[in-house]
Parts: sequence; structure tokens; C-alpha cells
Amino acid sequence: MFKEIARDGDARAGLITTRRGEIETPVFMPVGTAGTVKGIRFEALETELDARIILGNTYHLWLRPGIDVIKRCGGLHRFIGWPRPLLTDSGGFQVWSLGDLRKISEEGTEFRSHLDGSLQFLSPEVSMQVQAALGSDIVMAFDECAEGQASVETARPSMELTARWARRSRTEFDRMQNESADTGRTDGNEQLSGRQALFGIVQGASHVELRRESLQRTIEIGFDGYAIGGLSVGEDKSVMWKVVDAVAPQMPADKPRYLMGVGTPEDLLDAVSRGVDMFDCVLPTRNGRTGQAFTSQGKVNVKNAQWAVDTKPLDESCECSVCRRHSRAYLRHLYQSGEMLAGVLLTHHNLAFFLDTMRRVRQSIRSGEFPKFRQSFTEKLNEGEQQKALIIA
RNA sequence: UCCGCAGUAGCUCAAUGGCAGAGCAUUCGGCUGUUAACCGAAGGGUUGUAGGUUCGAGUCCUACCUGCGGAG
Repeated sequence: MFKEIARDGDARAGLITTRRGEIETPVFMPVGTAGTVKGIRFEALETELDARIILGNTYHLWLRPGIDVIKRCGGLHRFIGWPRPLLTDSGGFQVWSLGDLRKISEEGTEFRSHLDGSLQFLSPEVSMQVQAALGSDIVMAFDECAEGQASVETARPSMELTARWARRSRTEFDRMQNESADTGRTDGNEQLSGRQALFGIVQGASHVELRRESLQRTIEIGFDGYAIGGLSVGEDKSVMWKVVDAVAPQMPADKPRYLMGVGTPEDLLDAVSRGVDMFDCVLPTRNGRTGQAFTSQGKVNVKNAQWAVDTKPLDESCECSVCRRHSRAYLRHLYQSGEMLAGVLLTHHNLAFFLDTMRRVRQSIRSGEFPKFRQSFTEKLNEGEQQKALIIA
């Protein structure tokens, strides 16, 4: 499943083999919650941006359109028109973000649908069944995500529940695989004859000893890859790195390591330097839709009046089709006018920047120049931010 | 020319004679396994003008100005 190709310090470049092709790591996975990476067409994702894997979401797709529709339409890949690998999140995080709408028990989670208020029940078994029906290539175990600031007293039972749910996820997943219930493999293509992969998730909030125990218990069950969950949910950044520093080196070296929900471009490089291989984050797409661009010179708030007649591209060192064709002035105009193209173009650029950054990260690890790359990348980001501060002052 | 109605933030409009507000627009900020093309904050006023009544006037009275409608 994972082969290390090069290593530079703790940073590693590798290859994840899924039944739908190989993925070079470190990799950023655009988030496509409801069967769409919001604001961008699959053609662009595949051809220009060359995204190798995107996310889908169990919770959202289960509620709408529902697994019957997706099964009858040949699984998630065929339904949405994406032939490359898909990773589906288990719904654990959604249940957490629903807040007061949920009720957690040993058996699973009872909650009200955010769509129509109907009572729903999600458990490790249901999550595995749904993900089998979706036919994604990487399935996530059903976990419970605790508050970032949760005390040991709260975080321990939550972590232990996640461990028990991980075992149930494993059992049900194996049963689905043995029964060939997984939609993705029913394609005639022999390349698709492989099983889905299943990743376990490490929890334990900000408590290092809980995190280590969680990792140990997850490894004992045995997964194709290991994820660190429950970070970037409001805790201090120093807490996040404390946890990653404690967990990442202990994660099996022959399996992919996935830091869920992270992060900013700087976060990605910081995590890669700690040995993380996979990332996903809504920032490039969400912030694109809400008027913020990520560039090699730091963040650009497209809404700002200072760009009103600026004929420069968002990022002069970006090769993406948006930067080659359009000015900041035009993008600001589109955003101010409420034109949908604003979000589309900004999303495109942001994803291009994230994916290109990861390409350069991989290259620098292979050539043994990752620390140098990281330093100059961060310096440029900071220079831009400092200039911005000067303009404001 | 006469009669009526209206004039309040950039725009559209609120406000028993008692602290002049909202929505939109503007400016700025936020967003980390998407309930999010979203959320939040700020700036912005000689209430058409000039008088009067009143403890107190956007509000009542008088004149004028501007706009709209009607009559002629």
C-alpha cells in the first residue's frame, strides 16, 4: 500500500497504491463533501490541476442523495464522473460538528439530520456499509472527535470509544469486503479487482499520553493507513504540533500517515517535516468562495479596495490558468458583484497553489532539498505578510 | 396658477412630541476531516431651507425650495 521513495530528515516522499492507481506523497486531497469539490469542474481537477485523489463524505452522501441512488448509479466514482481515487470520511467529524443535534452512545450516534431534522443513527457498521456502497478507494474508520480543549476526563472515554469503534469498523469492513458488497470493485476492469483500503484514526485531544495509547490500540487492530484526527478544531497551533510530534514518529513507517483537516500551506510543510504524508482541508475551496486567495506571498484578500485597479495576477509566480489570464482588479470586481465566477476562479487558483506546492515538496524531498525549500517558501510567505502589515500601518 | 402627497445615511425606507434606526451598498476582518458562494465588525446624519410653538420638534404651525400626482 505504501512505499517510501525518498527521505529527507523526517520528511518522506512515497507512493500509495490504491486499486485505482498510485498516489505520490506527500499529497493534498481536495475536499468534495457532497460529491463535488465545490466551485470547480472535474475536468480542471483532473487535467490542469492533476489532483490524484479527492474526498467524499459518508454523512452528507448518505443523507442525500442516499446510498440507493448512488448504488443504482454504479457507485460514487461513476455517479460523480471521477475515475481517480476517492477517500471517504466516515461521518465521525460531521457528527461532532453537529453539536447539540447529537447523542452519542456505545452503539453509535443518534442525531438529527441538518437537512430535514429527521432522526438518524450512524454507527461503525452503518458507516462501513455506506462507504462500501459508495465504493471509495480509501475508507475511514468511524471515530468520535473530541473537543480540542477536552480534559483528560472527557478525552479518555472518547478515545476509548473511538478504539472500540475502530475494531467494529474493522470487523464490518472485512465482512463487507468478503461479501463483495463494495460497489467500487464490481467494475469489469481487472485493475479494480482489489479491495478498498481502511484507515484507522488516532484521537485523544491535546493529551500526548492518550494520543500514544490511541495509536497503540489502533495499530493493534491493524489498518492500511493511520490518521491523526481531532486537530485544528480550535486548539492552539502549538498543541497541534505537540501532538503531531508525539504521534507521527511512532506511526508505522510502512503505512501512509494522514493528518486530517489540515491545513494552511505553512501547516502542510510543517507537518511534512514531521513525517506526514496525506492532507485534506477545506481552506482552498471555502476561502476561495469567500474571497481569500492563497499565494506564494501569503494571503490575498480579494475583497480589498487596494486591488481595484491592480492589473497584476493574484500570484506572479503562479502558472495556473487563472493567474495567466486574469488580474486582481477583475477578480475583485467579480467578487464585489456577487458573480459566481469569482468563487470559481479563486477556488481554481487556490487548489492550483496547494497542489503545486505539494508537487514542489515531493520534488524537494527527492532531491534532498526539503529544508531549503521549506525555508525559502516560508520566508516568501512571511515577506508578503510583512508588506501587508506595512501597508496597513 | 391652484389643490394634494412626499423630502431622514450612498440607495430604499422606519421612528406616540421624549437617546435618529434597519436592509442593501461601502470599508475591514474571520474561515483548517464543509450544516459555510458564509459569518462578523466598523464607518456613514445640521432629518430639504428659514423661522415659530414647546421643558423638549424628524414629528405640530408658517413661508420658501425640490420632486411626484391631480385640476385648470
